[in-house]
Amino acid sequence: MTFVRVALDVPLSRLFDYRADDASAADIGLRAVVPFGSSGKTGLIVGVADTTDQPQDKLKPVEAILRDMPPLPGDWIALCEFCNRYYQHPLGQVMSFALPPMLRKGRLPKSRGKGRGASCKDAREVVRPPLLAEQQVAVEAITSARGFETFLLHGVTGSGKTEVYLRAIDAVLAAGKQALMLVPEIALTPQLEQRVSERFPGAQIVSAHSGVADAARARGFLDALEGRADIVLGTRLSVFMPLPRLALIVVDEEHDASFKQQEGLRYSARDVAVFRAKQLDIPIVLGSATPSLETYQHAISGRYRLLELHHRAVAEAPPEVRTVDTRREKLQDGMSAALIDALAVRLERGEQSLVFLNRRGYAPVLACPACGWVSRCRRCAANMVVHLADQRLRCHHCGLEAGIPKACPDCGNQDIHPFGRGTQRLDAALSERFPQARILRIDRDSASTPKKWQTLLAAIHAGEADILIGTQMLAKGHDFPRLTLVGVVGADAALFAADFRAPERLFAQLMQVGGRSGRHDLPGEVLIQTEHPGHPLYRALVEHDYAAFARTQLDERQMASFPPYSFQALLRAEARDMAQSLAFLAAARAAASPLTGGMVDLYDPVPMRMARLKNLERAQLLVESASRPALQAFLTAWMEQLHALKAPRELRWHLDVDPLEY
DNA sequence: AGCACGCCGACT
DNA sequence: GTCGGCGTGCTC
Repeated sequence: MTFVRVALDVPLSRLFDYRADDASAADIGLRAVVPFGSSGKTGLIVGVADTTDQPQDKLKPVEAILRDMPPLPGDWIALCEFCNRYYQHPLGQVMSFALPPMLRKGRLPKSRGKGRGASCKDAREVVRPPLLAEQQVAVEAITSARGFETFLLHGVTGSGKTEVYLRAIDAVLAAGKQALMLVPEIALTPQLEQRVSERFPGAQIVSAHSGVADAARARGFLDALEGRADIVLGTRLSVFMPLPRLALIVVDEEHDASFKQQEGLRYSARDVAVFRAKQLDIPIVLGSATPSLETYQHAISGRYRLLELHHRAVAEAPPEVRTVDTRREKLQDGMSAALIDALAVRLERGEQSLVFLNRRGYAPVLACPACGWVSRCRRCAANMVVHLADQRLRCHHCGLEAGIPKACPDCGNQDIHPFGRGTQRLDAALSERFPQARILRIDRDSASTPKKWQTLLAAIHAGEADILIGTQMLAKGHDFPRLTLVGVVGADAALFAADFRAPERLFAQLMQVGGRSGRHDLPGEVLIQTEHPGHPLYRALVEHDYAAFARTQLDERQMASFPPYSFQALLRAEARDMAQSLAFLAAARAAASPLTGGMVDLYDPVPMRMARLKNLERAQLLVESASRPALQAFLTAWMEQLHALKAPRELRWHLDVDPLEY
């Protein structure tokens, strides 16, 4: 008698056995249609055996084994199993997530990709820009790696990291192997995609991101699986692409938070990529101008190999960064005289400026000075933001909207007003101050659709704007040819945020947005308004000294034994009442104490910083250990206990391993 | 997670 | 007398 072990997309941490007398070991990695409960499901065969630990009369026969596509290879299954173990997520759900929706449902895309193949190399001459010495060193290090090695390619904007990736990929393709390149955002991929396809005209390039339609995504997956694809270029999801001849992984902007999924399988594509490289014994390149402190710590400890690009390959000089001390000055609409003067000079010269304010809307809150009423969201523990453009109050956390009241809803006072400053208010203030200037605001409100975003970008590139006002949307990618001034407004808040990673994010963000300014003959300038001009973070920005910043941050983290000097997991619970959430976490904590082995610390359950979201009250329990294996062992044992805990039906909980947000 | 089975209130 | 509420329990 033969049985298949099937991983199904259900939130249960076990596999399901079925009778399948015609099955053999060659069927491992194939999809199977099976009866499940009262209906049917499609799952993945992860084992074939002639024994089962289930009573045999309980076992139903498989309905069908789908042999219309090649089985997923063993290393792909092992990759899913790693995510299953490491992130404590059911194997069937990991696999279901890793498969394109169409294949997940047991279907195949209609027309299969023809597969141009690497053989029909285009005769067209490919332009390969010359390498600077440091780039040369980096390329040689990567291409001469024997087996698994993790490289950190650390280089500022414009230092030519992409060229290093392309050279390394070049060598991989020349050897008839496959390369995988992960990038943070879809919005940036078209340009990169074009650059890659121009560089490798004969290669089959598969792009994989959420913007790719279902059928195309399934086709790309099959192209990868069947070895037709030479290069896979995509967002975090593509770390799960099956690639039988994979020989190099690149993770560009490795510090970017979008590599971490914040729901369902809460994986870090960067970390999974490193595991995959180790598993396949191949090199991996992590690239960034502002590496995550986790990665940087590995690099200075020698575990990763550090490759530095100090020199800009495109522009001659980095932008001049200055702080503007705003403690003494009376600001005008939130702006210092120095910033206003600098803007005026750029207008005079016909150059572009950018004012960076990472807060959209007109003002973060509407308030009544008489009775203290503020525009609270009734579903979240947050204030509703004033959007004057469409006369609405809007909660940025749950999307709830309301009209702007004429008078205070509590005391009737007519004299209520917006407090604080968002991009819309800055827009209004600058329009008044510089009526002749063409001002463009770029945030999630003005660039709400890809089409609007493209239109805005086109306008910027066509030189149809003098002053850009933008949130972090503007910090990423994109060259603005005549941009010579970046003003930073309202950055200080992140210096003293409760989240210990806030300074790291702020530094990366300011470094990135500062890098937008200055090109070729036009030197750039960055003005940072602050009440703490002496703060090490700003000092490091002024000096262009990432290493100094990283050093101070790492020292602080070590002192407090925060990551990367400890390893964390977060158990979160959400329910109607905070009491229910906290009670569940308290029970979870009690269940944990016999399992810690003295190696794992559990903190007290506490309400989350955003305690209420969409009418759910959320709490969390932080778990920490100096040893990753100890934490892993604990989590595995703990999860079993957690599933056995009884909780109200509407209570939801999940575990987040290596959390980025608290 | 679905989806069944199961035991108590307001309707034809 | 039944339709249907959502509380517990199972899915190979």
